[in-house]
Amino acid sequence: MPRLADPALPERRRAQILEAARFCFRERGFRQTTIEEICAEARISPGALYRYFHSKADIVAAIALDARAEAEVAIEQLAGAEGLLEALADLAQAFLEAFDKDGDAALLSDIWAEAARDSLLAKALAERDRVARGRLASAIDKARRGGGVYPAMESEEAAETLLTALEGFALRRALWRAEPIATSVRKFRTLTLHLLKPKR
Amino acid sequence: MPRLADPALPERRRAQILEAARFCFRERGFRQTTIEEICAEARISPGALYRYFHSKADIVAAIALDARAEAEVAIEQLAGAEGLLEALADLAQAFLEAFDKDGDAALLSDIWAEAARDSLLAKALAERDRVARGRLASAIDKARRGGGVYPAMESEEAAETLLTALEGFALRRALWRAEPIATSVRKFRTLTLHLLKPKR
DNA sequence: ACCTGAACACCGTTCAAGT
DNA sequence: ACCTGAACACCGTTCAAGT
Repeated sequence: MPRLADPALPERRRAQILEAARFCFRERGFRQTTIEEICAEARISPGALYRYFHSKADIVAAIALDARAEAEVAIEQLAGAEGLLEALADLAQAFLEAFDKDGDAALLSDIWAEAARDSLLAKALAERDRVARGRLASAIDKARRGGGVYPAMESEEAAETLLTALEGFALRRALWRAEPIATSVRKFRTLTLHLLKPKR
Repeated sequence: MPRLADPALPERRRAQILEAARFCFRERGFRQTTIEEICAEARISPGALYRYFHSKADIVAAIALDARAEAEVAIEQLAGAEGLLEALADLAQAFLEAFDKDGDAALLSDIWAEAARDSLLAKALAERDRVARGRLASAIDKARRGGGVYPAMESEEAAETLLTALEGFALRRALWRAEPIATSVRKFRTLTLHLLKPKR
């Protein structure tokens, strides 16, 4: 009998459950997926699942934060990027793709709806957003100092407006998978052009 | 025994149920509101409620379309408006207010999440959006012909981008009731200024 | 320490019975 | 024709019992 349990077990179990949940959510959506299904997929019992997550909502919250983190990798890269406009188009592409692996589109709105009721998740998302906005604002400032762009407004506000619009595009795609990602990216790009006014 | 039942009854019942549901949703949100609570508020039995709505989701859908209709009154007025920029700011104000009567903010994201799974609602919202976009595009065209604005892009695309951003602002407000509506309106207004480039 | 799975509580929906 | 409300089905969560 070991004095300490495997310290990596909890993290492994969480990952195992999250992977199963993501699979099910993509398949059938958040609401139509039952805990029992997640348990079957993760080969674990309901009792065990609840050792690692407080609730079903807690599971979406974890997935939400993961998905954001993935999309935000592109934001990290804004700082070092050569062309701000190019980097922004890449960011849009990454963000739209992160929530477009079929089924995931709806997940984005589930997350939003969940956050509107779960203030912990809302706070976590707000913090992520604050960071992303700050990074984008810095990148804009840097490009402005370098003479690459002549933004139409304060960098902070430009950053916020751009991220707001990007989120808007992503949510529209979640509802109406009408146009290819590239088209949404192009529209976003046109917006950045007119807000950031690059030197020609 | 009447040969015809009161033909206005169905519509009255629906209105009665919707009013009760709106009240409950504002109070506790869509998910936490039970059919039983709506029934109590509407002074009707569950069985009766299901004569008028197919499901709980059907009730949110109806509320969603109502709320949109309300916000879209402002879009109707774009056509006749003198100053396009002013009219757009009014539109933003109306839209943000329509989803800001406390509790309703979360409703906006509930609607979105519901629509992502309910293709009938999604189609209905898409149709509304198509109309709104068309009206806004016409208004932009008219202002352009009148020499009032020099839009940075095709009118259809400008309209779409503006509505997308507006929706984005509304959804952010749903999560983080951080800033006064007037501030969001001002940011939207700044965006319109830079996309529509009014003559000075 | 970790897990199982039956049991519980809750709630959306239906339906037999009433008027 | 319209309604009632008890019953049903389903599912998130808990907990006594196992290893």
